[in-house]
Amino acid sequence: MLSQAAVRAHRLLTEALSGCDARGHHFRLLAALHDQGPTNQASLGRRTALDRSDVAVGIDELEHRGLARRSPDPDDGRRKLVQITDAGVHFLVDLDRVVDTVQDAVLRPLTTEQRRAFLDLLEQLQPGADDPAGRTA
Amino acid sequence: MLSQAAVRAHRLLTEALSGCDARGHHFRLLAALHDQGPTNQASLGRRTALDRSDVAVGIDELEHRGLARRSPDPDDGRRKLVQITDAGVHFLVDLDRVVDTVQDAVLRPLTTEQRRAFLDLLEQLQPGADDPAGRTA
DNA sequence: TGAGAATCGTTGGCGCCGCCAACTGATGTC
DNA sequence: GACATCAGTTGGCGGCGCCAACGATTCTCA
Repeated sequence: MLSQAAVRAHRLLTEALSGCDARGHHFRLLAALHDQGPTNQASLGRRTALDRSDVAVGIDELEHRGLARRSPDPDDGRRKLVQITDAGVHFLVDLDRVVDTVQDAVLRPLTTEQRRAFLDLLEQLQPGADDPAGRTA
Repeated sequence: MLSQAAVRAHRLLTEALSGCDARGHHFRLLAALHDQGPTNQASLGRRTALDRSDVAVGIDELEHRGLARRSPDPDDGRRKLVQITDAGVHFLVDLDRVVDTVQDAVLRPLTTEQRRAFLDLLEQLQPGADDPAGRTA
């Protein structure tokens, strides 16, 4: 069962992240912010596959911790540009290490070659692997 | 990321199951009951990797719907033997079909051979890699 | 130009899921 | 008989995904 493995991975992940006082949302948001640079929250949500509301809350928390910064978009009064701070980058590095450790732990039963194959297959399962627009309904 | 695929699968699954007025717990419990025959709830929990409390609630709901039956264990006053009913078996057949459909949908991007490989790798990631019952999903 | 549709951020709430704490009975151990 | 242990139950918590609704802003098009 896919869910089983996922649950296992998820449990280890949240457990590890909680040690850093962070949650999955935070990691995903920071990673996206780091990869993408300043963006508005809606596009952030699309990129991270998070609901707009969850993005709002997550960014709120990150901002309160000085890991991200919000500023109004001069070109569009509705939007707010979100930006990762230096502290956020620092924190992201830590989280990255944690996540890597968890991934190692989860994939431990597999050989290096198998891991590569597995991650490859997993990637093909992501929506948008064959649909660049990602607008599959 | 594993979580991503898992979330996608989980969303499709719960959506499909909700159409049958059931949840993941119910399917897991019914499947385990069907495979294993009458058992007490504690061992059910171990087998399905569910918490004892969740097993209690789930069995409660199944019993109220006539899909399972509880009876005191004559050999141990603490335990209750849980048993799947005919209606439960019937219902499980329906759920099995639904779950299969979902699995097909999730694995659609992969070729038949890739699916086999993927499920194989997934199985190796399970804590108990030597499970002959083999109810994939 | 002005009305209606669409977008963005935000708040509040719902449901599923995993997990823990604590309690009551019953069983086992010394 | 005192005590630890286990089974089942109840209640609660937190993470996560999701939806509804609202005010504010922008876009579209007649």
